[in-house]
This record gives sequence, C-alpha cells and structure tokens, in this order.
Amino acid sequence: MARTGTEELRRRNRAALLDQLHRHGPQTRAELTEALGLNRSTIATLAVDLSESGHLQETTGRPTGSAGRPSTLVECVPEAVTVAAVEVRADRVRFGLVGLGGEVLERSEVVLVEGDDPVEAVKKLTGEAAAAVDAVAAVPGLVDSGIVAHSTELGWAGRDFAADLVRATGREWQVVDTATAAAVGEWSRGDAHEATRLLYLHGGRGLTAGLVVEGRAQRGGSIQLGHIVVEPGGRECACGLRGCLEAEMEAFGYAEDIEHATAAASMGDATARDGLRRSGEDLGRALGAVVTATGPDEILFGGWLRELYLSAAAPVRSAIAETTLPHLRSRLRLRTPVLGDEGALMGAAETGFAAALDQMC
Amino acid sequence: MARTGTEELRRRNRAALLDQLHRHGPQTRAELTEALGLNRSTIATLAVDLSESGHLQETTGRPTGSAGRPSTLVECVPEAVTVAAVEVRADRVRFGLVGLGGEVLERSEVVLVEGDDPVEAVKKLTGEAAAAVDAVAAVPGLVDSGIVAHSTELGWAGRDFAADLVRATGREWQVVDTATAAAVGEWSRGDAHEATRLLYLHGGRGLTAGLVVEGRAQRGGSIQLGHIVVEPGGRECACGLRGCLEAEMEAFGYAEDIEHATAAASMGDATARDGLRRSGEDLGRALGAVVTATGPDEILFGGWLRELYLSAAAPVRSAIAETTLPHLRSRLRLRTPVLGDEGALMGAAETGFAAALDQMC
DNA sequence: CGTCATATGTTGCAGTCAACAACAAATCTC
DNA sequence: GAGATTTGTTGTTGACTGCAACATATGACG
Repeated sequence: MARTGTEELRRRNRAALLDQLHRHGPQTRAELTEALGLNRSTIATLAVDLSESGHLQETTGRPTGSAGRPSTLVECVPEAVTVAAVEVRADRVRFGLVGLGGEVLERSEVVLVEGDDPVEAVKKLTGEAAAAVDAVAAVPGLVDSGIVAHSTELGWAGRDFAADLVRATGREWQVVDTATAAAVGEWSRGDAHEATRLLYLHGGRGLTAGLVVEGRAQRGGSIQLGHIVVEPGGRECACGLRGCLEAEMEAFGYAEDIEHATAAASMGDATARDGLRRSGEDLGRALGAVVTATGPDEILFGGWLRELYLSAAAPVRSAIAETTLPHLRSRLRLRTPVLGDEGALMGAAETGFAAALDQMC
Repeated sequence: MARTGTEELRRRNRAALLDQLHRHGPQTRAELTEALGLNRSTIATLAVDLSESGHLQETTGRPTGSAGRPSTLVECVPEAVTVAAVEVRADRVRFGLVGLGGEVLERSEVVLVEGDDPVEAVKKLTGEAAAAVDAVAAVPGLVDSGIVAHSTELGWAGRDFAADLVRATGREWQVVDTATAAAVGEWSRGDAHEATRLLYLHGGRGLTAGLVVEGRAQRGGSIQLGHIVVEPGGRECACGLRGCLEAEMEAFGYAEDIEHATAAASMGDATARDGLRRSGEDLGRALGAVVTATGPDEILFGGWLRELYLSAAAPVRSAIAETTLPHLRSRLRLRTPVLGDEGALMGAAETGFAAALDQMC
C-alpha cells in the first residue's frame, strides 16, 4: 500500500468519495463536488473509476425542479463492500452482513444453551460471509486488543476471543465491546448524530458503557460502568471488589427481569418501587463519576437500563445532579436509543467499514 | 488553503518533515527518508525548500563511523516558528516563548497579588512575542472552547478568557487546561513517551486531571478530579455539591502547605500521618472511578499531589486496588512527573505547534 | 414554441508532484 | 589505492488535480 505519492492522493480521494456516500446516502455529482471540495472533472474521473470497479452506480437523477442540466445521481452498491458483524450475548449470537451504505443484506441468529461456545455459533453464522472485507465481533465486556479481559455477561476473563475466532473461521476478526459498538451505531445510524460526546450505557447481564467523541470510538474506552464502586466496602462482587454498581444492583435481581419490577412498581408495589428508586440512585452516582471523567453531552440508556431509566428517571437525574458539576450537568441530555437491539450490530459493521475504507483501493 | 491537489500533497509532506524534526530532533536526510517513507530525491527537494524559507538548517553531519558517503544533518531553526505559551496560576503567570524543536527561547514571569487580573500580566509578558505563530494559555480548571467553565484555583466560573485575551493583546489565543497541557508536555518532552494512555494529575488549589491518548490530548477532557464525589452527602464544596474530593481534602488544609504536613508526619506526628493516609485513600477512591472510566496505563502525580503520593503511596495504591478491576490495575504505572513546573508550559507550546504545523505552509 | 438563462457533465491541456534510475560524491575496508 | 558502500544529485517519467472551454439538458418567459 502506497503511503505517499500522487496515487496515494487518488486513493484517498476515492475512499473519501465512497465514505461520503456510505455516510450520507445517494448524492448527485454536484453535491459530491461541493462536499469533497474537489473539481467537477475530478469527481467525474473518480466516479467513472468506481463505477467500472463496481463500487458505485450512476443513475439519471431525480428532477431537481430548478433550471439547469439535471445531475446524475451517484449511489454506492451495497454488495460491493460488505462487512460481517456479529453480536455475542450470553443467550444468543446475532449476525448481520452489512453492505456499503449501511443496508443489512443478510441476518441470522443462533440461540445458545448452557455450555455452548459462541465461537461455534459464529462459525456457523458467518459461513457464507467469506466475501466480506472485514469481520467484527461485538462482545459485552472489557475488550483490549482482541482479548476479552473481563465480561460479567459471558463469565470470561482474559479470553483471547480474536484468536479463537481466527482459528475457527480462518479469517481475521476485530473484536470490539458491545457498548462502544452500540454508541457508534446510534451515532452513525441512529438519531444521536448531533452529539459530540456520546455515552452509551449497555445493560445486559453486566453494565458497560461506550464513548464516541466526534463520531470516533474511544479505543480502550470500554467503560466498566458496572464496576464503578458506589458503596465502598459494600457487597462483594464476582470481580473481587466490593460495592460495585453491579453487585449493589444485583441485590434487586432484575437485570434479568426488569419488566417484572416495573410492572409491580406501577401496580403500587412499594418494595419494587423502592428498589427501582435505589437502583436509579446508585446508577446516577456511578454516572456522576463517569460524567465527571469523560464529559459527555448525551447519554443513551440501552438494554434493560432503558426500562430502569424510563421508570426511575427522577432518582437517576437527581443522583447525577448531586455528583456532577453544574457545567457538565447542564449540557447533558439523557435519552433512550432508537435502534433497539440493532445498534451494536450496526456499530460493529461501521467499525469494519472505517477500517476497510481507510485502506481501500 | 488548498484542501486537495498536488500542492496540498507537498504541503503535507513539508509539514510532516518539520514535525518529524520538531519531535525527534536533528536527523540525517537518510533517517528522514526512512522515517517519512519518501524517496531520497523528494526529501532533498523538501529540505532545499525549507532551507530557503529559513525553517531548517543543513550541516555536514557527524561522521557515521561506517562506510558510505556521510549524510547531511538536518535540524530545524528554533526561531523560524515560535509559540507563545502562558501558564496561569492563582499567584503568578509564567510565560515562555518556545521555538521549533521545543527549545525555550525566552522566559519570564509576573507575580500576582490579590486582585490582579491575569489578563494584564499576560499582556505585559507577551508584548514582544508578536512574531509567534500561535499563542496558548494554560488555565487550571474546566475549559470548554476558550471559556473557563469552572476553576477552583482562580475562582472563575464561566469566564470567556479567550475573548478577554484577544481584547487585551489583539491576537488569537487558544485556552487549554493546565492538567491536559502538562500531560501533553510530559508525554512529548518528558519521559512518559511510552505510555499510550497517560493521566496527569495536577494538584494546585484545585485538583484536575488531563488525559493524553497516543500522544493526543483528549479534548473536552479536562477532568475535574477534585469534584469526584468520594463521600456522598459529605462536606459542602464551593461548587455546590457535597463530598467532593476537594472539599474532603480541604479539611486537612495542606493543598497550600503539603511540605509542612509531610514533615510533621515524618517527625512522628500521628495526626498529620493519619491525615495523609486518609487523603491518600480519598484520592485513591476518586482515582478508582477515573481509572475505570478512562483506562489509563500511567498516572503522573503533579503539583502538590506529588508530595502526597510520595508520602502516602501505600494508601493511594490500596484505595485504587479496592475500586478498580484487576485488569485495569495491573497495567497501571504510578509515577511522578519529570518536568516539574515546566510541563504545562511545554504542553501548551506543543498544542500550539500541533495547530501551526497542521496548517503550515 | 423558440430563445435565453442556468446548472451540470465532458474534454483537452497545463502545472505540480513524487518515484525512479543512473550518476556523482564521499567515506571505509582491505 | 581499488573496490565496496552509502548517500546526495539530476533528469526523466507517470499520475493526478485544477482549469477553462465546450457540450448538454432542463426551466422560465414571452
């Protein structure tokens, strides 16, 4: 791969064009000229190049309604570049083959039963995805360069998941954490695009958080929200610490069944209501520290934290307010994600596209 | 400024060459060829270009000791590109005119007395620095795009310091926070270069922290370490919260006079010793949350936290150990900075150079 | 319905750049 | 002192983007 020279310049411009279409959908040549700051003729040669290589398609554009020659519409061909994205959960593995532009071309899922190895599921699911230029797996937990250092949900510690996947499937894998992936997904394909510092909270069997700053995932940042200590010397946690948010919340036992708790609370069950309130406060205190340390301007409550937030917004908010400086608090928006279960998969795919387009020919 | 085209390519290569020399000091043309991945002839034309424009100097290089024609040594001319760096503290304002390559060409200082406006001091100090391509001020506190949202040390809240400086000096200023600046300084000019995620703790009248990831300052990341809540419902803090680290530590009153406390402790004063231990524990607990949220692999204790750490390392370490996952803790190195008071100034200058070299002609 | 204005695609040319290869220079080794 | 080795220099080449002139396709207007 050339690092310098005029061919490198071309390569970069090609990648920029594809990236633009990938992010913003079909555009006319004129719009591309504007967006990329290149000359019309340059856009033309790039477009012809990429048409011939099958990466994009040109169609006679929509009538503009205004004067002038109508411009040709350029759109990318989803099948030209695909990424295999996988999301691993304790009870299932989901797969999506995502094409350029963000379209999901294929989708499948394997349900795991006690003792199943996710690697086998991944192998089965991605059998036909050999053409994918990149493969990315999202895992809930603390991921450090392919190794899952800690995962409450999967019960792993120090597993070299990337290597396992390579062995099983015979291809390279990126491993990212689910929370960061979901943050990327919500930013790029959800409605959180205007957030400059987006914190996504992922509530599964464990609690993790992912941070996206100006659209870029913060590497190494898979934040172990569940292991923020909210009660020094408190309940013993499986991780060996005491008073972790996860351990304190586990006392209420509704990570598995939050609907039950919220239903009971809305029926007037005082114990359930009190439990939700206290959980909300613990979560808010943990968030206070995370917000102070990372300074987000938007927080999305994903997974079962969505339900907790929806039914205990007040205690969450007030606990944050009691542990965060006014300036940080005032610019903070609290919301729920829009992509639902899809976010992590989309974000994982996006991670793959970022890498693919970067070294794109 | 051209964004594309071959001239832009040249511009980038020129900037890359200058940046290489700025960071790594004088190098031979052959070394530059290797480092930048460009052709010998390209390096030659770039070097001639930049020699003629006065940005660098070529001297007959040191004898290599091995066979072959001796290469010419290339070094940057410090005076060619200078940055005005200023560090604001409650009791003084320090100024340094830093040249390309990191050399400090001029240095001066103004001591402030109660009621003095730092802006006046900056104006006086930087009067002769008109030629500087960039001017950067480091301020202890929470800085958000030029505005000092909160500063315990200076007693500011929401002051648009950048605008004040522009008004007073008639030139543009970047405003960064002291902790982040010091982190950048220690990374680029200190001995923390191998840290990939460096957290610098700045102990002044307030406690702040700065994070540098792979050499780049995390924007918006001026972490308000002093306002991590370590004692929910604890002592009232000037910021309006309760139980902030700063408020809890203030009870011991040695932000101003840590030497006194450590001296007393080493003389056997049980109260002082106990105070140090408890401060160390509070600091460690606050750090636990920050480490969980930001995942550093190195922490530097700067300002008066240096003394606290040196005399209370054990409680700090054990408090961190009780509030941080093993994986994050195991890769964590705790140290003290090497640049002393100089770090923030060097880092501020480095911030200026990053901007200057980026848009460099 | 035809002319003009407008916006866009197309084509050929010019300017610039980095890579390459052949050559020159300067040092070390034997 | 001859050859090996490393590096600077020079002229050439291929490639790319920008530019300007031209061609094309539409809407507006009388």
